[in-house]
Amino acid sequence: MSRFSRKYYQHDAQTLARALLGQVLVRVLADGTRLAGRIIETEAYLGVEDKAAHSFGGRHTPRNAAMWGPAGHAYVYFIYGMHYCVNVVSATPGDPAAVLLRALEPLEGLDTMRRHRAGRIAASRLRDRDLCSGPAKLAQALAIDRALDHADLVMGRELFIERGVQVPPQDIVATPRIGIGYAQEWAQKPLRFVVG
DNA sequence: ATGACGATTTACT
DNA sequence: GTAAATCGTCATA
Repeated sequence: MSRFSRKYYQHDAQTLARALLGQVLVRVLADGTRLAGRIIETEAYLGVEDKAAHSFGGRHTPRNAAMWGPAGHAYVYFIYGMHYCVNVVSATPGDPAAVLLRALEPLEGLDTMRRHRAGRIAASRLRDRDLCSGPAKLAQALAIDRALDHADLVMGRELFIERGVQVPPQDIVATPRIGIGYAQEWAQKPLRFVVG
C-alpha cells in the first residue's frame, strides 16, 4: 500500500484538508493489529491568524509544539479532561497550521475498535458507523493518545496514511467548523470539509 | 499558586 | 435540547 511523501503534506491546511478526504488513516498496534479507516471529515486550522487555532497569535507552547514542526507529523492533544484529538500537520516549519481529523469510515479492525470504544459505552449499542464518527471517537477507536503526538506519518510504523480514492471537489461539502464559537469571525468560515 | 476554560461525548429530560 | 463528566493547559499574579 502506498504512502504519501513529505511533499504531499507541505501545502496550506485548507488544501490538505480537502486532499485528505478519501485517504486511509492506518494505526498499527504494538501487537501488529492493523486498524484503518477512510477519512470522511476534516477541518483546517490555518495558523497565527486563525482565532480558532491553538497557534493563534503566535502561541507556541509545549502542547501545540507539533503544529510548529515539519509537515506530515501528527499533532495529538488532550481536551475536556478526557478526550484526544488527532491532527495532521501541514505547511512547513514556522507556519503552525494543521488539519483536524473529525471522522472515519471504519475499514479494518472493527472488532478491536469496538473493544476500544466499549470502555465507555455498551458495546452492543455501538453500530459500525458510530465507531469513528467524531474526532475523539476516532482517536479512542484507534488507540491514539499523547504517545503519538509528533508521530511521523511519512516514516513511522505506528500511525500513517495510505493512498485511498481521492474525493472529487464536487463531492466535498464545506461548512463552518464545529465547537469554536469563541473564534468570532473565524467561526463562520467554511473550513470544515465533509464527503457529500 | 490559582482559576477559567476547552477543535467532545454521552446520557438524560 | 440541555447538562454533566473531568483535568491538562495556559494566562495571570
